[in-house]
Amino acid sequence: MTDYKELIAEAIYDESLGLSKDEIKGWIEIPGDESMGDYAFPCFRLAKVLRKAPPLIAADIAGRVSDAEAFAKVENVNAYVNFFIDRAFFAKELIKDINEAGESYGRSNVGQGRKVIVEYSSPNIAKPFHIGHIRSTVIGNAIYKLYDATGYDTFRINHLGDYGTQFGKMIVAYRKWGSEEELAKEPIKSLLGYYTKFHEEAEKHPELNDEARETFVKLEAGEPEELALWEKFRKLSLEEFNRVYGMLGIEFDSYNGESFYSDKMERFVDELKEKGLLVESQGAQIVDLEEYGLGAAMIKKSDGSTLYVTRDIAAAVYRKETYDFYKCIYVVASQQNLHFKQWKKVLELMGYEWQKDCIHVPFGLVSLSDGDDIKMMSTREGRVVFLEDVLNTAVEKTKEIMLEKEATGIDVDEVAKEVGIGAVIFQELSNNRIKDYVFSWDKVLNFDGETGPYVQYTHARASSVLRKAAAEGADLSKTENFDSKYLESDSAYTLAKLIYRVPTVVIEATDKYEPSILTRHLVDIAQAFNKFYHDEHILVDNEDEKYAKLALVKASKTVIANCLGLLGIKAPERM
RNA sequence: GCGCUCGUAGCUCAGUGGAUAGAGUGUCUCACUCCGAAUGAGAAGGUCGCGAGUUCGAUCCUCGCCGGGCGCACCA
Repeated sequence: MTDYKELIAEAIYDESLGLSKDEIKGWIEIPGDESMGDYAFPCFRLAKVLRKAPPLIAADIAGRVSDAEAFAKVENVNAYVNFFIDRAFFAKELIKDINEAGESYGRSNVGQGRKVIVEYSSPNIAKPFHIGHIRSTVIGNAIYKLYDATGYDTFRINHLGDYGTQFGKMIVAYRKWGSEEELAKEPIKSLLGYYTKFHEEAEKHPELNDEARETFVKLEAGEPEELALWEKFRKLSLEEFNRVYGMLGIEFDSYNGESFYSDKMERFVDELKEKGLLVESQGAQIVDLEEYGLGAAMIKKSDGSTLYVTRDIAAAVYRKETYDFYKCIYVVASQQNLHFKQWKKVLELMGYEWQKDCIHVPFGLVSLSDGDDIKMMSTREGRVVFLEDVLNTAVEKTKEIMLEKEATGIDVDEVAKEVGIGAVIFQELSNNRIKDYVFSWDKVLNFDGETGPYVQYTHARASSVLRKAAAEGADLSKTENFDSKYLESDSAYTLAKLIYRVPTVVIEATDKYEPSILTRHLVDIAQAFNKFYHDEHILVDNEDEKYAKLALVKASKTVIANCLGLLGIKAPERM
């Protein structure tokens, strides 16, 4: 495929400018208005160096490239050079590329040979998996897929919250008020109930807290009874989480959570001491980060137990030593910005230069509307929406719509899952991840407009045209070699251009840890396809025209499916 | 109080140091004898929170305000 920016940069490049070709490429714009061409170069920037008026520079550049076969027209307007691509030439090259690449169109190998760790989801065990957890889970999964698609060697970690005094409380509560049958039936609900009851009782009987602390000490020391209970809680919790992960189509390479690092921290406490970073403050051990405006990072509590920062230091070093990562990405809520800044600063002070390769990818808060107020979710106060309920409701709603439309010849249950769950995932990946949002049933169950079902519908529609063509006896292998002069219309060309940009968009989304960039682009593609579909009849009598258009339909279908795949969403043939 | 972050159409959100700031949704219209109407087209809707500064040019960068969210040591 022709690299248009390269062609343009070559025409403009001149040693006397004192600019590299890459710098020139960076200045090439894609005009919002198509009447201004496909690419544009603003000449204001060269005016100073060349000491020449921008319009004159533009005229000069325009004169130099007008003969390239890739461009139909090059002109200068208001100090811009506008480049118009030859549409037939472009469509031919592009569709040939997609036919050859197939499922791998959009993928690249820019990251080859580099290890990238993505830590995401990371729920606390024995607590329900609610709508707030969807963010880390779904965004993290998309980021993993993006890194995988750009050729990196990836490793997915679910850093479970499976350690801390809370488990001392849980064990005490279970022994006092729990039952095995209850636990087996509804593990998380029961455990949460015990935990809540513990807090209520502990207000009246503070000695329960001491008992919990002692129990946790036993657990840490590896006492068999306590350890067995903890393992049971962990196992049951994970089974419930896996049910949700299964619905979402999400897997991990490691479930090593906080407990995994419980015996790997002392070494760093010593190291901090040796390096003179640790100071005592109010009975606790801290690293003073006041001079960096980061307050104090607490390493050990006054009772000698460790904290979040301590465990994250141990985890980071363990991962660096075990995997020698190029990047270690933490998909964790923006509420923890300060924690990550402190943690990185401590690693830096310890002399671990690779801390710069540890990236916190933050995302905004999900809250709930509580009457007139908007509040954070709170499991204990019962203000919570379970993710599994959201997924199931979305699937049911989809099924209703499908039955209304009297879908025949389709596995309704299977497709309803793909569409309903796809809708929830898509919604989550639509906005910039940093934005806060208020959960709303109306919004998550809306399937019109810029939604997952809209994109899936577009895919199903493309599939349908291809099916129909085949049923009418068309030989689809003729879409491999077609006359692209039939793809010069505005709607066909707009669609082709969007498809052409997919590999670039995938890389951009990866580099910025921002799946929504791809989601948005995918909506643009779907819109362009639907416009093309409306504007033009595809299955026309003229065979040459028909196969050219079918080639574009097939390419669109491939690309839409590939992009959905990168977001973790299925692309049904019918819906 | 300090730090981080967000503020763009009624609502939900894109957007870029450059040409006339865009979608979706909602409202009002139009289009299924025609390849899937979960669709497409049109109308209407804007002081890009406010004020300075840098620049040939700022919605975008800098500073100061205003408003919302989050965080600020024994939770994670």
